[in-house]
Amino acid sequence: MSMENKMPTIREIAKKLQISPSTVSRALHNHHSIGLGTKMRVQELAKKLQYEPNQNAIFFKQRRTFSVGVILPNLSESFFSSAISGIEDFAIAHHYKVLFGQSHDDAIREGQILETMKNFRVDGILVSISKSTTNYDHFKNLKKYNIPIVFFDRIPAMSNINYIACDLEAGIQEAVDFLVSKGHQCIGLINGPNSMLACKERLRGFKNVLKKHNLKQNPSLIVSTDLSQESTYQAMQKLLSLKNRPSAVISFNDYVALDAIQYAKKMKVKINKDISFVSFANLPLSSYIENTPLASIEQFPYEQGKMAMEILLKLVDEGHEKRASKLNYNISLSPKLEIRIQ
Amino acid sequence: MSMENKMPTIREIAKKLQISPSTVSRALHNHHSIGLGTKMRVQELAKKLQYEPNQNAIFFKQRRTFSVGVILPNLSESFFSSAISGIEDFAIAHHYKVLFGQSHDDAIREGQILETMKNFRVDGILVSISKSTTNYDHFKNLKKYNIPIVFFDRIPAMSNINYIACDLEAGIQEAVDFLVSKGHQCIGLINGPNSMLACKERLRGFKNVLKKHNLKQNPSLIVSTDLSQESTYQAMQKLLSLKNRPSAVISFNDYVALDAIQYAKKMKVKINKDISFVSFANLPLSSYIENTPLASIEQFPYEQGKMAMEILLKLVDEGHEKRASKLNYNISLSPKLEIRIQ
DNA sequence: ATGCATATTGCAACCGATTGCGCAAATTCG
DNA sequence: CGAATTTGCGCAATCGGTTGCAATATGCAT
Repeated sequence: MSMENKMPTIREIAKKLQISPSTVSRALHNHHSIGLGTKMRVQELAKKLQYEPNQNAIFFKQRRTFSVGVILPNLSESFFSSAISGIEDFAIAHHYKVLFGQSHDDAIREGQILETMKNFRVDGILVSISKSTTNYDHFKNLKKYNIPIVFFDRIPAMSNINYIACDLEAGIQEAVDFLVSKGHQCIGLINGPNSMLACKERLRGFKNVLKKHNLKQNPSLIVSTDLSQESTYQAMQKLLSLKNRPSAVISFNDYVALDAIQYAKKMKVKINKDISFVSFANLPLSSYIENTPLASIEQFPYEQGKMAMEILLKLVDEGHEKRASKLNYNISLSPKLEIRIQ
Repeated sequence: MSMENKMPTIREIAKKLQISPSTVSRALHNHHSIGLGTKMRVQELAKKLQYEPNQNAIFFKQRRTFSVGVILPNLSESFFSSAISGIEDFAIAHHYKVLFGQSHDDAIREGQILETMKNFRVDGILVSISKSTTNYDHFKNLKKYNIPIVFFDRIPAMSNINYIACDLEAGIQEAVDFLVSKGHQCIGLINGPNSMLACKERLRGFKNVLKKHNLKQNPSLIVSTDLSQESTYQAMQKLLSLKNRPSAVISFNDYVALDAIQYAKKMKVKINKDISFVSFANLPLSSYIENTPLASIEQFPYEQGKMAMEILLKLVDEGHEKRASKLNYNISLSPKLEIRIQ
């Protein structure tokens, strides 16, 4: 019995009722020009047949898909999986669908995903760029086709873009303030790759706040890594071997902090005694972890994702109503230092 | 300058070249019936205009979307974020797009997402059902429309379905074998809600393996929770207050284990001395955690997701070639006990 | 009966690409 | 040289809804 139970269409309803498809369409939309009798007959039959409009046909005609693309480095980082929750919640609430892809921090793959999404004619795109992305041509390309993009958290060094991110300068300043108030004078920084804007911001904030506290700037206290475990180990080795070893270290994020702490423990350095840590991200699981950073800078991924989507949908609507404003949304969220251990 | 830079269409290319759209289409597909000259002219102009076919139009015509829906409880659990990585990798490699939604363990929302995806005419759906789903009508509904579904990890109690999951009975047996070999005779089980199939399997496996080892069945050693922290605390309290307190506990997963361990520590019970733990999921972060379960059952989420997608695409192809087989794929993966502490 | 406004409904084009079929010109063959 | 075949290309329908406009019918006033 290959019943091939196709989904019912407007035409089928029309045929059964001996009326035209346009009447059916209007009846289903409660158009005023349709008689009450026909309306009721159409709606009744539609319900009986479990008719559901083919959204694809509608989107195709209206030349929008009611779907947005989300490209992020990976979902295994808790920051991004929280962010996408916020993104998805907001999208669903506004009847948008989410198409997503992970770049795995590979610029090539990022470009491919972007291309796929463009061909799918998503109404807009949300991106947190990969670590390795240095060429932004594929993003510029989209602008030509009026597909709005909103960047979040990981922002490219481009002008005239929409973005939302945490104010990392303020964040790191708060972190240093906290450490100084705890009596630390010699503070190290394990930063990420210099190519990332977020790292440049951390660095700038770090230098500024040291100046504010009249602490001397020691370049060897600042180490860049590629965020891998190995790289973090090397950074820690370098910091621990300094003659004036830092009493506190600020790390790029909690994952890096965990690696750094693991290495320090291996070297018999007492955590939160010989050396203290503060980092970014505020990993939810850290409440289960013994030797955790003293504090971590919460970047509100869920809220950031939600707001990013809100902006994107605003841009999509503007574009659709052909009143494309030339203004860009540049939103900076205030991070919050979550103190775990007083 | 509202350049309204629309994406070029086949018709535009045709007009500029003074030929028909069909010729352009065929030329772009290297159809044999098109002269070499026209082919080259078309392809050249297409490249110059950066023509990209409107996938939506194509999908609409071919009545498939080359996209699949993925519904899972949430992405914050590392199991699911790994799974979706596998899903996405396989999908991308086969030129499919992934549309996804989180049910947040809410059956209503699960149904809504399913409905949205149906209306979007996804080619197939991958589901890991929510904790609270007990009515499966919306899934049965999809079958009528020939939209294939593959369930993974969290399987509904339905017949005639496609699914892939870990053999949890085997897993828990391995876990008990391991604990018995360590000398444990009194083993507790903190299970999830009884409504979940996965919990029933754990329970069955647990009872069977106790019988195998000739250990006495003590019902009070088996506790059900709703997986919340509070509920786990209560479970631990119950277990710890037994007169013959278990020397080892198997928990539903690592998150539950962490809560249980946290509670035990609060009660001054020495972890891995007074009481040992074994659990499911093999959380990646646990290498950083001090008091971790002795062992955890790896369920290979990435592979599971990948295979689930593989099966789904197979079903989609079968359906499209109208040779729908009546066979269901029921795949059981062997889990692996990862021993962290010997 | 005629004129005019209003209430219902249908026709047909459209969104962008694909594809069966037909037609004409060019080529090959007997 | 005429017939058969091949080569190259266009017409038109199609996917499933939407929508401007035309058409018909009905009601009401004059």
